[in-house]
Amino acid sequence: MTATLFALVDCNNFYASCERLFRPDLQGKPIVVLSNNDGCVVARSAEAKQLGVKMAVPVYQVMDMIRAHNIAVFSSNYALYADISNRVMTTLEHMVPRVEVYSIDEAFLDLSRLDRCQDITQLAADIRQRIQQWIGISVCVGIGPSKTLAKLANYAAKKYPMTQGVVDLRTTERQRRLMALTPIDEVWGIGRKIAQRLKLMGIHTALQLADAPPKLIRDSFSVTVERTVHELNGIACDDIQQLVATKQQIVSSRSFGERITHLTAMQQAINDYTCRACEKLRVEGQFARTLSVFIRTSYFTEHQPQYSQVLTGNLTYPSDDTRDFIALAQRLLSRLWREGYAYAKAGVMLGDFYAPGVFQLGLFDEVKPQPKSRALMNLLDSVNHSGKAKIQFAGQGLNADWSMKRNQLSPRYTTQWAHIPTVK
DNA sequence: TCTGGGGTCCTAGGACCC
DNA sequence: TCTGGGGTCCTAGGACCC
Repeated sequence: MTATLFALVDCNNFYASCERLFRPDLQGKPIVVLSNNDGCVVARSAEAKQLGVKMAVPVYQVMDMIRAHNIAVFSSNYALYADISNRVMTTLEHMVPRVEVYSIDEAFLDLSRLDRCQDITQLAADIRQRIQQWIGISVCVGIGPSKTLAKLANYAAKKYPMTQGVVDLRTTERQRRLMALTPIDEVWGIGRKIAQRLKLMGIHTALQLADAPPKLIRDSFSVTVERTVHELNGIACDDIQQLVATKQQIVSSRSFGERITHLTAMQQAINDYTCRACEKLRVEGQFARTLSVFIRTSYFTEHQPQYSQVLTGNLTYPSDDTRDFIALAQRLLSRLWREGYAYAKAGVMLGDFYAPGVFQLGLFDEVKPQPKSRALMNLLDSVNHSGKAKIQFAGQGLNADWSMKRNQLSPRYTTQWAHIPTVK
């Protein structure tokens, strides 16, 4: 068996860097990017981090700091980030044969066997340089014999400037030296809850976890954490996943810009989310059979009455026709709905997927698929993707006050002709 | 007043069967 | 009806990730 070798390439402050690409006036200035609904901070430039703006903090808590330091604030512009992300990933795919796009700003590379014919640290430096020069985004590269160690290397490359953005953990000695310095919370796969319990067991550093008996860890937690122990010891438990797995579920949910107290508004919101979920389903080329609807009040207003429920229903046959799911969603909502609450969030989930054509209607089923389904859905999607117009179902409502807040949205510089930046 | 959205995987427990 | 082991399937909930 040949030894495995991975790299993790991770963009630095990705959303903030994307915003800055088209705003050279913000060079060296602090930037934050907000979550949907302009709720909390999800990305910060180096300068904003320096000022002490924490990750995931609600905006209103840092408003004074934003004013005092003139921090540039942006709503999330996913159209822009997705496009820049594609450029980064394409560049990587030209440089190494096997790439796993892990998230919008990260990719794992398979370097196994590549180290026989290439200087790996030089390759890492080339990757950094090319992405910086071609796209204008700076990245860090971590190298190790397992994904977990590559992640750890990347963490170090970001944390310690003298590494120049590349950390190579091919030797056990370096692995152990870094792990001894790394708190358990920074290990990939160890979240808040498990970190807390590990600390009670006297395990505080990555190295202590690596040296813990796997059996004990499995019995105290789960196989997932046990795998992390192996991965920290350089035993790869997870390979590069080049093919994008088909989804198991599709979720469409949002917090409301303003609380919903009337059924009509909630019906509109649920219709809207159902339409979006079905669009995603058709992009996947799948059919679904189950749909769940949930509605809930806000966790954060403890003095007000709370309500949170989910209901799941089935179609008699798998479908990708929005009309089928709207009907089902509304039936579920009417059973879920309770008057007298201020609802903060709702959503729908599609599940139980089938490839088209693999299911069969029962001979005596009374329900028949919607007429002209394929043609209508194709038309709907092609018009909505054309950018020229939108077709909606009547139940979705127009410009509702519950819809998402995005007050600081930047232009879609790279994906809309009308938004292309001009140079004066 | 103001606190994201979209995923995956694993486990425990109940229903049901032989 | 009770006794018992062993298996499958499903769902809910918890934990994690970005």
